[in-house]
Amino acid sequence: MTKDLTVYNSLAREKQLFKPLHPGYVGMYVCGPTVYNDVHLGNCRSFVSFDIIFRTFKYLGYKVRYVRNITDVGHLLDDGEDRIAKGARLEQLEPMEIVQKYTNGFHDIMRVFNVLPPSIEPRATQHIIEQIEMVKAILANGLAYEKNGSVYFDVPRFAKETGHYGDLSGRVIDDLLQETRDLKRQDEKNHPADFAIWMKADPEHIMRWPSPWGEGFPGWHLECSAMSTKYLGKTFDIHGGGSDLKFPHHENEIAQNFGACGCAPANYWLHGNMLLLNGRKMSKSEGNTISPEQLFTGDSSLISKGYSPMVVRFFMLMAHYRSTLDITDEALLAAEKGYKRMMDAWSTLASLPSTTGSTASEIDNEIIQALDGALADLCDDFNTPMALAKLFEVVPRINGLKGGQIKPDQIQPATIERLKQDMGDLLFSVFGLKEESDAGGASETIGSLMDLILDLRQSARANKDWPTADKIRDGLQAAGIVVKDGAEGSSWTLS
RNA sequence: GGUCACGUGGCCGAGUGGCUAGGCAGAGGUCUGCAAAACCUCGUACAGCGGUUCGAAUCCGCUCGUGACCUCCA
Repeated sequence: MTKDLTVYNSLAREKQLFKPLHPGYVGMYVCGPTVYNDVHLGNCRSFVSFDIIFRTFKYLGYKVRYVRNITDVGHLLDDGEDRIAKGARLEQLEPMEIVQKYTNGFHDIMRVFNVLPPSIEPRATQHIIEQIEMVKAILANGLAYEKNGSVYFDVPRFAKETGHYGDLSGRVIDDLLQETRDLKRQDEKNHPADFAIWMKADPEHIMRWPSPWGEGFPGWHLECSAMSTKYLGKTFDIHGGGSDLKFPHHENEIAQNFGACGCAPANYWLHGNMLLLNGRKMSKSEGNTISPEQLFTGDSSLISKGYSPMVVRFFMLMAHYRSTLDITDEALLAAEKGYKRMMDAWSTLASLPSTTGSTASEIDNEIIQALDGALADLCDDFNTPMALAKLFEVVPRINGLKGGQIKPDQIQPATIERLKQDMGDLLFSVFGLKEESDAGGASETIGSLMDLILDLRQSARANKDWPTADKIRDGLQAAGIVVKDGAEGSSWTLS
């Protein structure tokens, strides 16, 4: 069942053979969103990437426990205000209303992108006790200190004692001294590199919990350490997130886990890369940004039309998760056509008459090699663009069989069976694509209507009444229905 | 300013010391009443300048450009 799989481990900065802690099982933790406003398109790419990783492990036969958290407290803005509290203030809602509202929105978008729900989706505010316990453990190990009701992680001491600070990010503590931003209560820290694991709540701060150090709230990095430990154990297989989280978030998470448990949290760290828009980073202030909704509806000056969620997902598959991906209208258009070509080939495959080849032909070998290759590509650090390319190699064979360029006796029945099985698995189970039905909701009525119309047109064609036949086709085209004349009659699709 | 990535044909995007990525667009052809689709054929690209090597887009150096991070953005 389980095949050899290599993953690029950010910790080692190289591809490594994946060896699970427990054979056949994978524990994976991925940093989820901070739910204080609408989900960013970049988040979507990140979660789609890890969705494919999740699906690949499952496809390979692993039993996966996938934990992806919701951060609903502790994540502060530059000015020190809690992101959730700020959202609540701006929208005049309870903090938990903000959390619920944007959690719902996040789930909606994930569903639209056909991202599988994780096995466990814990929230930071539901794990305050675990976080307080972790702070206590770190204090007990002498790697944190209390100051005026806040608790700070002692980074220099941790670095000195374990030598592990900077393992992931390559950060050197002395370089961090350059920081000049004026942050909240910066002066309380013994060292600028120290970070809060528990913060005292100001009187006006709404989100607060009692603790041994007074009323306060947990630091941003702590919830991931506490929840990954709770659900996956002190050490687990994979920790993922966007590359922008490497430092400080993931580096500090590692420090906290070491500080509390004396061991590293994850064996493999996987980081997804950023999304660009027209070659530039997405930036609200520069107007270079687009939301998932705008992408779907086309309601943006940056794109010429709307693109369906599956087209966007397909577009994401065309790049490796560790590469930046540039969104342009032209690239989306290309992805849309590619997606359609692939999906058309898939439905053609289902309707193909049976083949009669008795010995393995060159075409048989070619198809088998492409399928084997696609699986190998997936097992090579989840290389979806390569796997997709292999699938595209098979498309002309399917269409050729349909169009008569390839004869049925040139392919063995077993090859077609394997093709149906593997192509379906890859497209739907691993890549997580869905067929976006052409006919839409009103299919039955329109279907019988179209049967009638095409029947009338067929009569006209039989009589060589081309003006009538063309008039019907052009009229349907104007109504958004494309008619294609094939060898066995005409077919139609909504454009 | 510091640390780290990346820069591939018209566009997106794999690959990474010698061997075809793939998609889209474009050119020619086959098929078709025409069209669309499909099928076949076609691109010697790898930021610039040096260096290492029998051989570099792939390794090294410099320059330019883009991006990430540098206390809380996936």
